[in-house]
Amino acid sequence: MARPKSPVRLDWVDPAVCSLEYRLKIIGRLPFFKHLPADAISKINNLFRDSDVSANERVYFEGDEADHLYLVAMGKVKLVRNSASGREVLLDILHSGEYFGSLTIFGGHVHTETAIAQTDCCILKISATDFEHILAEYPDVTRKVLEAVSQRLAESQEIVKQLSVYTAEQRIASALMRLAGKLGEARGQGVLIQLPFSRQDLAAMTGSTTETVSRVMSRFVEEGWIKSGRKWVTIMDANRLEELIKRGAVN
Amino acid sequence: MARPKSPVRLDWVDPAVCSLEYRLKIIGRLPFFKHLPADAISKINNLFRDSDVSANERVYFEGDEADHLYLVAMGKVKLVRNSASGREVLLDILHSGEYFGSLTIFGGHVHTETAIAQTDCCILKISATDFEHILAEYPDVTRKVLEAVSQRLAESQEIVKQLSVYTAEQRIASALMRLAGKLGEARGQGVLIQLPFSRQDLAAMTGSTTETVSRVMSRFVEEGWIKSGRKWVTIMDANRLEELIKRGAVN
DNA sequence: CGACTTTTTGAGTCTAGTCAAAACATGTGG
DNA sequence: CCACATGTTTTGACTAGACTCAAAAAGTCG
Repeated sequence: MARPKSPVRLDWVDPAVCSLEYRLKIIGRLPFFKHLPADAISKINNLFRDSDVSANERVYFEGDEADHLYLVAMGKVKLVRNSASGREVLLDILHSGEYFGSLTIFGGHVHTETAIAQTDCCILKISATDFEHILAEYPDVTRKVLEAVSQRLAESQEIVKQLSVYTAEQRIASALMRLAGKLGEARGQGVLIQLPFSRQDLAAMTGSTTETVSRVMSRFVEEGWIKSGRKWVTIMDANRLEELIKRGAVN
Repeated sequence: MARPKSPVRLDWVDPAVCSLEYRLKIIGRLPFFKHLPADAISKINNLFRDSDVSANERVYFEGDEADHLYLVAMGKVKLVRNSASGREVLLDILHSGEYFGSLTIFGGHVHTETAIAQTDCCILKISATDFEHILAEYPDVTRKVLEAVSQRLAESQEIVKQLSVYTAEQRIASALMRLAGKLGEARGQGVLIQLPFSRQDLAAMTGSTTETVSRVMSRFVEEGWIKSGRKWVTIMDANRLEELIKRGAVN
């Protein structure tokens, strides 16, 4: 049984995608701007600057002054926190259309996490002061931002729960399902997680180790619930995984 | 060596403490109202209703419709999430002056956690619609709420990190320090955590078990870093605990 | 085709969980 | 004020899940 070759095909990031048209689309879809009329989006667009970031580059570091709000235009960005012991904890993986760095604009003044480009990326950013101007001009945006941050808080608390009570197996299954829901793409019978991510990353997301992730995923492959190769995963039987998450390992 | 008797003395909750004057003080100190003038606070106060809740009563349940914002006037409230396996995860312990239930008003529509009175409490609450009116009348309040929620998000992410990389010992030390910072009171040489909380609660906060918490805390007592009895703890050597959190167990 | 990285596998160890029972506080009613 | 009932904490023995270290196997890329 030949192992399938990597089915991941990355969209190429070339300068053209950060065209005006594309920028307007991305910005206009942000949860806190999407209710605004086209001309407002257009004005807001002028306050954003774009930059190309290549894979593994850092957009900012934990502890840096938080003076910008960022937006993934193209590519994937991961947010990590480093522990004193050197292990890194992967808080979230963001894809095109998601914002980051924001929470610190509102309240704190330094970033509490490091942002790393997972792939080559095009990143849009806006300064805190320019963002303030937007808030002043469109008061309901604040409200929408609040909703977005609240949602992330709820998600974070869910992860706290999972880390507290789930086994490594359940946490890994859960992380796969979450990524599939967010970044997945239908591929034949299954859902391909369209993102180059390693066992290492998955370990950092689930408070586990590469070895454990590898062993657990091998079990999942054996059961036929997923297919997987180097840096990719396809979910074949989401129901079984969900069941595992809810009920724990079958005895 | 006689074990010290419980030094915890709870302030008694009698109807008088929820007097007008006290309510104004509590409401006026909320991070998102404290910049408002006295007459505004007074008007806002009229939108709050108070209720007495006795220890172990639930203020609301996970899944309930989130149509109110709550405020601890007196007493302690804990926020928990229940897992399918029946274990409960303690997300936070709130004391007088802290708000809860809010994140769901802005965005979601059901509570994502259960709120339980840890002691007899006096709780103030305001309906979502009334809160909307306040937001409409005092636009900068939204901004302040956003800051408050952002802060909680950062805290939650810190806990995610801790659960991911810390040992049980470090998590317990960390939880004690956090509680001491928030609820602690100087008592002789040490800091008494002024709150009746059991090993059970501490286990639920740290993703651990009562037995493990007990064993770890016995070790801390032996080392002289804390004193502890039934439902109370006094931190005697915060520096050592901090060191343990940073560097891990001494070998 | 190599050189490199990622993934898998194995063996040994240890942390922390489980189950069970004893010891200890605390409050109650006689 | 003491003895008991109750809930909490501690202790012990056992177990298992997950980590560590080490090395082999398999993909990937130039």
